[in-house]
Amino acid sequence: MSDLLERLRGRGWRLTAQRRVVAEVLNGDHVHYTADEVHARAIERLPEISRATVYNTLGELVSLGEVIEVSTDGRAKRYDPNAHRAHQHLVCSRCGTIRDVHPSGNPLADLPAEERFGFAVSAVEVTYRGLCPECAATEPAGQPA
Amino acid sequence: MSDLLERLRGRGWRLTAQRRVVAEVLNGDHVHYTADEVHARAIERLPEISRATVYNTLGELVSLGEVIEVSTDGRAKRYDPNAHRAHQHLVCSRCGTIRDVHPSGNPLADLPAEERFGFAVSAVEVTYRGLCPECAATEPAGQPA
DNA sequence: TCTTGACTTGGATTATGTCTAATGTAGGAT
DNA sequence: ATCCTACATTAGACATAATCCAAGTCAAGA
Repeated sequence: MSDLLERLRGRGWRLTAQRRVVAEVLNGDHVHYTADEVHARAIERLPEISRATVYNTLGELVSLGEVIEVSTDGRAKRYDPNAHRAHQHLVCSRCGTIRDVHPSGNPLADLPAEERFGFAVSAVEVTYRGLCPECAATEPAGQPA
Repeated sequence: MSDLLERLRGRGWRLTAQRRVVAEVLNGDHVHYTADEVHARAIERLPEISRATVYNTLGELVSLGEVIEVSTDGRAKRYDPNAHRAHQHLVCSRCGTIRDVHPSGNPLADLPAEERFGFAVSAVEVTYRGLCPECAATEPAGQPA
């Protein structure tokens, strides 16, 4: 994580206590917090940090390419610090848990020219959906919540 | 479209003027309106229809499997009436235009067992992103808005 | 036609995200 | 070590998207 902070400082990013805390909260694997979840965790370390600063900092990290914004449920956007290895997402339809996954193949190649409508296609996002083991265990046959 | 209404009535759906209008607004190809866009168009035909009813009706159509909910931009959800042919979406990164596309291949098969974390994976959504021809023409080299 | 349970309404409420003016401060300059 | 100032932070207002609710309305079967 200090790698990240060093890298950002090298790019002229002004390092403040607030930004450091936000970066620290985002440290880890399979981390996909909403802005408010980041804020709640940041407050535990720096009680006076404001929501606006969390939103600002997350937006900057996204612009800098250090964090990826994902919206897997049409509700709050989530922030994924795993920006340096290409990956896709696997989401539990019931509890919303998200895992980073690495499918084989290249979906870009699966879109034929006649299906491109003249677009210059440059990126593709894939979201897998299903039941996680915990939810499958407690939900024998009903439909997802 | 009357096919749809007949089908729904057959399922015990009570047919009201409001529901008919919402269903009519959603008729067509490459239709991906937000709830407010549906409401605005519905008002042209039935001025007293309320937002709540539009939300309710869209939610019901989604539950019935007649309309698909898509959120391609982290903002308002969009409603796609093309629910009876599997397809994916191609989105312009600048203006937000959405096209329905039909890639070859099966992305589900691209997710190896060791990348499934024990999930029962049942569905996959793919979103292609790029510049549409109109935006490419007016945006020689800048970044997407 | 009558009845009834489902549907619709408008306004309040919640959730998420953005903006602004006032204040604070990191880090280079001296 | 201290000062400057451009950039960062703050609280709260504002904006947007969606949901909730109690009261009134109505489609469709009897």
